[in-house]
Amino acid sequence: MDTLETRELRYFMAVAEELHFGRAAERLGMAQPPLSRAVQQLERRLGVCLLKRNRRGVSLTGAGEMLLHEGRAALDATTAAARRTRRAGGADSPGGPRRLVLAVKAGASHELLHKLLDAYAAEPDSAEIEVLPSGTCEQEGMLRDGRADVALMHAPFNSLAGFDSEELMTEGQIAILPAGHPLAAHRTLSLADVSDIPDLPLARWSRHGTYPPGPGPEIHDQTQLAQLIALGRTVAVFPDSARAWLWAEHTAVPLTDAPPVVTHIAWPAHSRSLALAGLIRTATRL
Amino acid sequence: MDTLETRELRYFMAVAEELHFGRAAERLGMAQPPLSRAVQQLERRLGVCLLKRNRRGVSLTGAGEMLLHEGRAALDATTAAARRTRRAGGADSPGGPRRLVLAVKAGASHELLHKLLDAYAAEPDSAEIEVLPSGTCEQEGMLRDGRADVALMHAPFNSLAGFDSEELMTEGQIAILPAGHPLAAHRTLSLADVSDIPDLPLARWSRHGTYPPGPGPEIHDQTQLAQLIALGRTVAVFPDSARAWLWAEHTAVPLTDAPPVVTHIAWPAHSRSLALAGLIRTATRL
DNA sequence: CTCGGTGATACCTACCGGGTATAACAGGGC
DNA sequence: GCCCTGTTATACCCGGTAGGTATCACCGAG
Repeated sequence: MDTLETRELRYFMAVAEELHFGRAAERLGMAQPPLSRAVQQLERRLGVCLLKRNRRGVSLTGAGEMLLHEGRAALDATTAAARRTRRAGGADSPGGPRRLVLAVKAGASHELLHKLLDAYAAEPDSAEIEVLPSGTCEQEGMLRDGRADVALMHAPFNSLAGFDSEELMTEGQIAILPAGHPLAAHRTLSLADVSDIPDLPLARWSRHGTYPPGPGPEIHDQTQLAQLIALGRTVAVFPDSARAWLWAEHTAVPLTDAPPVVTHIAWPAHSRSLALAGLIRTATRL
Repeated sequence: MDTLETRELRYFMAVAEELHFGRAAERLGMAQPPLSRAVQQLERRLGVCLLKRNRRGVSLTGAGEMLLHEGRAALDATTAAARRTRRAGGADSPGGPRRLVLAVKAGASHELLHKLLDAYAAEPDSAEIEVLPSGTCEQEGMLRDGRADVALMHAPFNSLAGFDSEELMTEGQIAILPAGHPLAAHRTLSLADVSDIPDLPLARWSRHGTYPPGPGPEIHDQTQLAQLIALGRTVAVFPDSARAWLWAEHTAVPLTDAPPVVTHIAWPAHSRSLALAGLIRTATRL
C-alpha cells in the first residue's frame, strides 16, 4: 500500500530524466502504454502529482523533483546492496568480505596509492584490494552504488558529503606549461596569471560526458592533455603530485593562490567491514 | 535480471532478523511457503547463498549479513523517498517543500530550539517547521527513513556519520542528584564519583525498547526519571541545559571529566532544499 | 484544416505472487 | 526404536497485474 517498488522507481526516474514517455519506454526496453499506466499508478499510490503532462512533452512538479532526487539515492542504495552482496559471494566468513574495491581517480596520487597498497599488503591477514580507476569526480557515485567500497578523494574537487573520511595528505597546486613558454620562466604564478593567457586557454575536462564552456580544448584523458601541453596548445592546473608524470617538454610552476588539495580516504558511513577498518588504519598511519 | 525488488528485500530482511521463516511470514502478514520461495528466488538471482538452513532454524552467511546491513540502508532510502515525496505533496513550487520536519530529542535543548524557531520564523519567506520529538538517539533513523528532514543531534550520543552537519553549541555535563544527598554538597564531581554510589545506581535509559544491564531503574520518560531522582532512588548525568527542567528536590553538580556535549544541526547529505538551507543558515548565525 | 507527434485508454494474454495442503527431515521424549 | 513436534521445501491452484498491441484524444505547426 505504501511501499514504492524499485520497478516503479526505475520507471519514474527514466521518465523524469527523459521528460518523454516514449523515449523513457525505449530506454527501459518496454512499450509506452504500460509505462504511462505504471507512472499513473505510482502517482495514485503516493497520492501526489509527479508530472505535468503538457501536450508537448512532460515537466516535473515539486513532488516530482523531490522523488527524482530521493529516488536516485534509493536506487543507488539498492543496487549497492545487490552488488556488495554478490561480491561478498560465497565467503561465509564473518566480519565482511576478504576483497575490497578501491576507487581512485585515474592517475592521481600514484605515490600515495603505491605506499598504501604496499603497507596494507604487509599487514597480517589483509584482504585483497582491487584498484578501480574512475573518471573525473566519479568516485562519489561509485561508493554510492556499490561499484566501490572505499575511495581516494581529493577535496575540493570531490564532495565528501555523506561519507566518512580521514585526511591523508595536503599538497599545493602547480601550473603545467609548455617548457618554452615565457611564463614557464617564473618561480611562481597566480591563478589569474594562468587563467587568462591569450595563447594558452585552460583545458576543459570531461565531466559525465559534458564539458564546461570555454575556449580551451576538450580533454578526457591525461595523456591527451600531456600531449597538448607539450605541443604548446594549452595549460593545466594540477596538484603537486602530478610532477610524477611530467614530460621533458613540460614545466611545472607552483601556484601561490590555488586552494590546497587534500587527499582523503572515504567510505560509506554505514560500512562495518573489518577489512575496510584495517585499510583505513593503515592509511592513517602512513 | 539484476534488479533486487524492494518486496524481495523486505522479505529477506524479515527472515534475516527473525532467523525463522514462520515468524517472518507472520510478521509480513503472509504464509510461509511463498516466503521461502521468494527468498530462494532472491538467492538464485543474486547467485549467492544468503542463509544456512539448519534443520533447526536459520543462520546468516557472510553474504547474508552484508545484505542485511546494505538492505537496511536501501529500504530506509526508499521509504524516505516515498515519505518526502508525499510531503512535498501538491506544492508545485520549485526549490523544494515549504514545510520541514525537525527531529529533536524530546526535552533536550529547549532554549536553543526556541531561539532557533523564533529566529527562523522571523526570516523572510521561511517554511513551516514541524517539530518531531524523538526517543533516545532515534534522530538518525528518522533522517534516514524520511520521517524527518533535519535534526538536532548531540555528540557523542548521536552518530553524525553519513550526514552533513553544523556545530551549534558545546556544553558541559552535570550530575543530577537528590537535593538531600551527601554528594550534592560538593562543588564538582567526577564520573567515577557518580557511577559508583551504592545507594544511587545510575538510571538505565530505554534504547529501541531494550535496556543496558545494570542495577539502576529502567527509564523511558524524563518525568519518570525526575521523580525517581527526587525520591532519592537514582542519579542521572545530563548536559548543562538540563538545568532548565530541574525540580526543587534536585541538585545539579558539574562533572569535571565528562566529555562535553556538542549540539549539531544535521541533515541528509544529499538534501538540496532551499528551505533547509535557510534553516541551517539561521541556526549557524545564532 | 490536416498532419505529425504526444500521452491516455481499451483489451487481451501470460506470468507470477500468494494461498492451501502436504512432504521431507531432524531431534527429543518415551 | 518409534512417534511426535517443529521446521523448511515442494506441489498445485487461482487471481491479480504487468506487459503487449491497437487505437483514441488532443494540440501545435505548417
